Amino acid sequence: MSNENAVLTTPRTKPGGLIKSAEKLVASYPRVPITVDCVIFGFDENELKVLLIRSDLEIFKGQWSLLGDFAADNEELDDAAYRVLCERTGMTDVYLEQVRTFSKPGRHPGGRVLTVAYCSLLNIEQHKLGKMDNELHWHTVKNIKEMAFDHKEIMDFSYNWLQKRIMEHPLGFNLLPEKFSLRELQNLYEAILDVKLDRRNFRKKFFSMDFLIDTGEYEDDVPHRPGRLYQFNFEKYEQNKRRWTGIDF
Amino acid sequence: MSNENAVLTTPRTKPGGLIKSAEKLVASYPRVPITVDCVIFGFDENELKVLLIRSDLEIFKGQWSLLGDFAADNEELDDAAYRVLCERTGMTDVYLEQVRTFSKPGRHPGGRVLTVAYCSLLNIEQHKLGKMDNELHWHTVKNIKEMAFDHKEIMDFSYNWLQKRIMEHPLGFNLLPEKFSLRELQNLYEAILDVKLDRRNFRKKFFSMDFLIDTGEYEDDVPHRPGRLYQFNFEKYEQNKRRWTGIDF
DNA sequence: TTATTATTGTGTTATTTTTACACGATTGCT
DNA sequence: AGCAATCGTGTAAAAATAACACAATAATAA
Repeated sequence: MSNENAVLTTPRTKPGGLIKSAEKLVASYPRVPITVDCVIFGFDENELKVLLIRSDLEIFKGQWSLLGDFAADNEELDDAAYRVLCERTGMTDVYLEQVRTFSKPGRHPGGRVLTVAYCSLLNIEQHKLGKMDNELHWHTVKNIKEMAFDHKEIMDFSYNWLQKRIMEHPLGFNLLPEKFSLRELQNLYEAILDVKLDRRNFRKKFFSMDFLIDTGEYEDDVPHRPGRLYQFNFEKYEQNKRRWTGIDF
Repeated sequence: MSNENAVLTTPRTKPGGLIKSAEKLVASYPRVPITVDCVIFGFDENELKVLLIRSDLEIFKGQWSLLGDFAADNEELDDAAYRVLCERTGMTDVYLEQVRTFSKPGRHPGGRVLTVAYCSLLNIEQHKLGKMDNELHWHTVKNIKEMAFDHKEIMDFSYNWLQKRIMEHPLGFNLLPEKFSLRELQNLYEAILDVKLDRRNFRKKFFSMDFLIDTGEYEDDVPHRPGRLYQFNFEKYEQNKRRWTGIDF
């Protein structure tokens, strides 16, 4: 199976010639509207939540959509996503990571629009919904049935991404208060991964990693014996994180 | 730390009003040129290679760049990447996956251009360079020092992505001929992961997964005792792939 | 104050997985 | 015939994971 018959269907330069003006080249490219969409996760009442806004398009009336905006002129997409996040949640210092670009033609009723999806994890307690934000609402991820645009697909992809990511990177702590009990941490993992975990083994696992700082403090708002509160030691993690995990598929 | 003072800086609709025309909305968005860039990996002489082309921009004279093209009107990006791949390699049925979008302002000398990076893995034997393709060349990944645009950054990111991905998904087989010896497979993993592996444990590992089909055939072009040839059982893999791998970071 | 309820905190054993390690068999080459 | 290179194989020690139960503590209700 060789490629004897292969043909370059778009030779882009005359043989030997070099393109002098990069500007002219770029000017000849088609242009596309770009948006960013943030999948903002929170954790409350032992459920994984996502922050959605009521769609402002007539065609999607009554449906919910991710928080997004178009990318401004010359704006890096990471910055655009962060901007959306700050504008909508009033929070800064929030975890944010690019997940994937979605480009299916027809994904936007107004014509071709590319969107770059970002995942964000924040502590839902710190995000008091503004009084004026009655268009914003935290939804339980597993209950969401339909959304505007292709946002359900983006959500599903992002949730999947989160499940994988949380097993190999300590993202989850961003969903909890700075100080948390091990029960809260376990609830978080169980909710995201949708599994039941053995409590003793879970504790053993996290203690043996040795990235938890014992604050010496205890929960004080629970109707039973309070648990110890811990913090995650991000600095230590950065210095000691695993390098090689075996082949396994 | 509440957000009492948070302000929505870009209220996008008049309160209560719904946008009737999605087209008009989209028409108001800034537009950006989009390209796709393919990081095409191959494996030869026990080294991981990448297919590069001499840059056709005067400003990058003598430098190498990834294979890319702009996204045509209304073209899905996956299709655009696949198109680039087919045009440049003359091959079809090639493994291709989106990796990341790069948007740093200034990444292209001709002005703002977004690019979506794709990784592709193919069997280098099947890609005989066309006679006219003296602008194309397979480079050893670890020897590459600089590239045109931000392509070195894209390469590094993609190589990193590959190292992680190959440990949890059977991509690697796309780099080998359909039938391969275990030595070849091990060389591949060693080259990509840049580690030395124990031969007996490596074999045990792969046999215990039970996704290799023994063809009953043997190598016939080696100057020593020939090894058995195997194929990867993709169907069986798809049915049996792992679900849960423990928390580990 | 006492009993009840809910959850915390803790250790051991069995099982599985991973690692480390060496030698006789086979083929091509000279 | 002998050399060089690699193939193919098994076992034992070490590490990681999984399964499993009970006493201690605090809040609440009687």
